[in-house]
Order: sequence, then structure tokens, then C-alpha cells
Amino acid sequence: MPRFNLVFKALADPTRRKIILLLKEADMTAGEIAGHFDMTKPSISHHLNVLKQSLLVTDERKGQNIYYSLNMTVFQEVINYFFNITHKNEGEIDDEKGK
Amino acid sequence: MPRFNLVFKALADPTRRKIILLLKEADMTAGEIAGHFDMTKPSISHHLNVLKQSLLVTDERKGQNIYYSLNMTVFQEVINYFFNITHKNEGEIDDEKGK
DNA sequence: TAGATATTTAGGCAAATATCTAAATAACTG
DNA sequence: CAGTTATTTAGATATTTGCCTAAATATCTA
Repeated sequence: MPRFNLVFKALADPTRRKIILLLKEADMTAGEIAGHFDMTKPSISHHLNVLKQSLLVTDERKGQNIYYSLNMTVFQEVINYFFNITHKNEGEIDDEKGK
Repeated sequence: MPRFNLVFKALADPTRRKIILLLKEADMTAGEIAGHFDMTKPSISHHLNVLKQSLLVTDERKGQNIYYSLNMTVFQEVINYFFNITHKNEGEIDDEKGK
């Protein structure tokens, strides 16, 4: 289960949403990501850290570079959160069945 | 199109997410909502205002009371935002067709 | 191991946020 | 219209956030 506080805080910043759109197209190094913004690398690093803490993205070092990717599982869980709001009380029966 | 900045900022607070869950069950007055929290009414009023600015909720005065409700349209649009992230480039053809 | 490249960590500051108390506004009621 | 109830607005304060520069860490290469 995602920590919705961290997830929505992460999503509340336009720089971070743009990073997500970049990573949707392809995994990328921190430097490549920073290249898409008019902002210092430490600032982008900060945003990447916020995204990482939210679990929306993961990172993996490969040699000198650190590659970032989207964590689709968490996005799916966020979709479920909204689905549960828009679709009243579905799953109620299943919950009870869980004896 | 929703203002994602305002929407995600609104969702980033646990009090506001709990308000959303309350309103999922039934429309409610500001006072009824405040009754569910250990917080002053002005603070809840502030949270309701943030939710209203995000368009996630609407308000309507009925006599002395102001009733709050969820705006399902915006929730659906947020679901679409996530759907577009999880489902790569779908709709691309349609976009081009829009000549 | 010294130098170069990639990235993060630390520290500081300005702006935004969440909360409170006190006061203002709106609507009903006798 | 005076009093009561429902809600918001204003003003103050503490915390968090986003950005920067400077310094530190990690890795590769000669």
C-alpha cells in the first residue's frame, strides 16, 4: 500500500510530474533528466529523492550513472484509490467473504 | 482539464483525504464535517476551501448551512491522468486524426 | 592513485502551508 | 430588530518546501 501522503506530495509539483512523463517514455539517468530542466542538478536530485521516497520511481546505479524508472505498481495502486472513490462500496461483499 | 497542482496539493493532506471519504458516503455540511475531526472549525473551513479550489468538491448553501459534495468529474479526470501514464501512448492515432 | 565525471548531501533563505484565536458575515427565529 | 447558530475571514506563528551554492561521495580511467 502506498503512502498517499508522500505520493500526492510528490505529484503536487510540476517539475516532478514532468519527470514522470519523461520516465514514462524511457528510463533515464539523473543527468539526462536534469538536462530537460532549467534548474541546477542538486535541485533535480532533490526532486528525484522526493519521487523515490514516494515509491513512484526507483533508482539503480550502473557504473557512474544512476538510472531512474517509474514504479508502475504504485501508479496502479493510486488508480485503485481513485477507483474506490468513484465506485461506491464495490468489494463490500468480498470483504465480508474474507471471514 | 483539472489543475493538477491544486488537485494533488489538496490530496496530499490526510485531513482532506478523510473529508473526501466522508463525502463519498454522503453530502455534508461544514459543521458535520468538522464534527468528525479533532480540529477547530476554521481549520476545517480552510481545508474545505483548498478542496473547493482544486474543484474536487463543490459547495452549495441551503439556508444556514453550506453543503459540500464530491465533484466526480474531476476524480474521473485524475483517473485519466494516471491511465495515460500506465498505458503507453494510447490515443496517439486519435490525436493525429484530429487534423 | 590522481584527475575527471556523475550524483548527492549540507546549509541557508524565501515562500507556502497548517493551525490557532478573535472577529466578521449570513441566515434563521422570536 | 436583537439574539442565536453556522460558517468564513483575518492575523499570527511554527513547520515545510523549493531553490541555490559549496562541499562530499562514488565510479571510472590513465
